[in-house]
Amino acid sequence: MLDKFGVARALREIGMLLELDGENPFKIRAYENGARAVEALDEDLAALVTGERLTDVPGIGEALATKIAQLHRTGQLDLLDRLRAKHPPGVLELLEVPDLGPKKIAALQAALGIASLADLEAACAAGRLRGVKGFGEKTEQKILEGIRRLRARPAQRRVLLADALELGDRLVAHLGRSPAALRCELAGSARRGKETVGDLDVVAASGDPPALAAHLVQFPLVEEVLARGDTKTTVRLAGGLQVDLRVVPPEDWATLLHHLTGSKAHHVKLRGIARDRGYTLSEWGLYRLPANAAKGRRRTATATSTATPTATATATPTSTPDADTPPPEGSEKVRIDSEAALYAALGMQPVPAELREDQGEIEAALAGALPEDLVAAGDVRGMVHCHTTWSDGRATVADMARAAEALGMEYLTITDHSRSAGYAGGLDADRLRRQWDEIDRVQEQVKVKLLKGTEADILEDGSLDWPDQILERLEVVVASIHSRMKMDEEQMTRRLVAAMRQPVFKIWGHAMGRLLGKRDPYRARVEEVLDALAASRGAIEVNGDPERLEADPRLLRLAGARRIPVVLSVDAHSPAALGYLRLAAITARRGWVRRGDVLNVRPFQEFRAAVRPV
DNA sequence: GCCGTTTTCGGCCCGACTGTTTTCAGTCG
Repeated sequence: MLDKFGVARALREIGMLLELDGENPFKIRAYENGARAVEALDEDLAALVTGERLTDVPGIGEALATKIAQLHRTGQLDLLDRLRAKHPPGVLELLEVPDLGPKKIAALQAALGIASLADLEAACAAGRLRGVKGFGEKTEQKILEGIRRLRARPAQRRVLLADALELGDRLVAHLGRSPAALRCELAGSARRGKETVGDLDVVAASGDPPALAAHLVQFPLVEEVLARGDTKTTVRLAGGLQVDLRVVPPEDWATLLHHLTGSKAHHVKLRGIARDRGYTLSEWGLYRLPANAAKGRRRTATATSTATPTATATATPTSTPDADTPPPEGSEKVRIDSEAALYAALGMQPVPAELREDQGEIEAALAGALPEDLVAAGDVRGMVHCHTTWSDGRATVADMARAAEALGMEYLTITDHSRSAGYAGGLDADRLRRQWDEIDRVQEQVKVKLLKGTEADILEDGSLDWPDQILERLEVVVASIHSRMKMDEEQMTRRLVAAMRQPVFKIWGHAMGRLLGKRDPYRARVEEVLDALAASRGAIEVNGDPERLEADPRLLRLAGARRIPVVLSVDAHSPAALGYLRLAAITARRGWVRRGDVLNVRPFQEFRAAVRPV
């Protein structure tokens, strides 16, 4: 019995082992795609298996459906067992070594019998690699260094989005100070707003790429230059984060920015669409293929005539590209001066960066069904979910109020912890009343409207951590789980549903309670919980705390399908943390949250009416 | 392996960089 994540892991392992077997790369990709598809399932895997509807899922055909069903039911699969038996158990970790791929591993296995990281290290140290065809001294050194680094760093260290964005902003500012920089921007998964980031991708337009690359190397945090080519430079920063800088002439800016924003899956699908419509797409731009260069794909010729870009005037053929770019022979470059123009040329709505994950956005954009009014940080009029020195915040009510006011906010909710959150200085009824007095006093000194609220613990039985007569006097209640997070799925589901059925339940805080890299979400049947939330007309919080970024975008899309309203929150314990709004907004956008679905973009009176616990 | 408004076969994204090769294969994103 495996859940969908277990099944996905098994499929990935099969893919990797097949790779070591030298299998057809497209078959390997099919397993990877299958793993992604299973992971991304909205519907219960068990239901799909029982209903024999797995093949309805794009990327899953007959063969994979059978294997997935067996993995799900029994946790075991003959193919996987055979592959595991064929390859020594230590061989998969070899794929983790930088610059070492399946081909080289196979060669080393054949020539030297290397079957583990330890074998490899010993062979390098003894200088035996350089004897193998295709390997030299440099490769040997590089691999040794790679092993050392692999051992030194904690497994798969990724940085939090907040840190990546801060570092990225500094890098872009640094590059912008070079006279060689015409434009410069952070791309990659940081631009897509992924909750953790493995490396930074920076794109730049310049008439003098080598000068800009040299300027990058001057960035104070650069520790090592890993690669340096005509258009691409890779460095490693102190702390281990890798930065790729790509530089192109201004006319290729838009397609390069698009190329480096990703994700890979989004690009693969997009390029297939380009191909179908008689183009080829790469970071060098969009090229119209000559009519006779159909590459054996019969549909290409007709697709070209029907898919001529008409949406904008930006997609007009220009002269042949520069000599140093690699255009497909006989093709014609299409002028693209923005990412939106690129999508338009392919007959699509523009896809916001945060949505480029191949999670249905391409199909929606082709159908004209993509939301065009995703919420942005600038839409927000009120800061929600703020703590003060009354509980575990580090700033007073007055400090928080002035900070929110300085940011142009119309209102601010003060939501200190409730009594049961003893570790966080939760308030009892008496202290709560004294806090109200202070809020009243501060209100006289500031323009920003202060709302009296609480972050109430959802207790073990689903009740909230205040008597009803207090809850009813509060203006805003964020209800969160802070304890007993290891309940089983059944208990947790009942706890949440019970909580949400109370009329005073208005905002679900810390939805599913993850701590990035530290704690998995608690277990609950999310669809059932969201149904309860929708029925009670409650809202879901998008928490901008860098270590949380709850709710997960996938959960937000399930909420969106139920028309559940959203609150963008900062969960601020200090004035500086009001800046987390940026992270909340980017996370909401990843969940396809539209402006109209967000409560705290509304004016004060409307917001207050919408969240009032009654 | 999957997929299909001309398909059940024959496609399946594309280029930069490195090291080792004397013209390219492997890896990476």
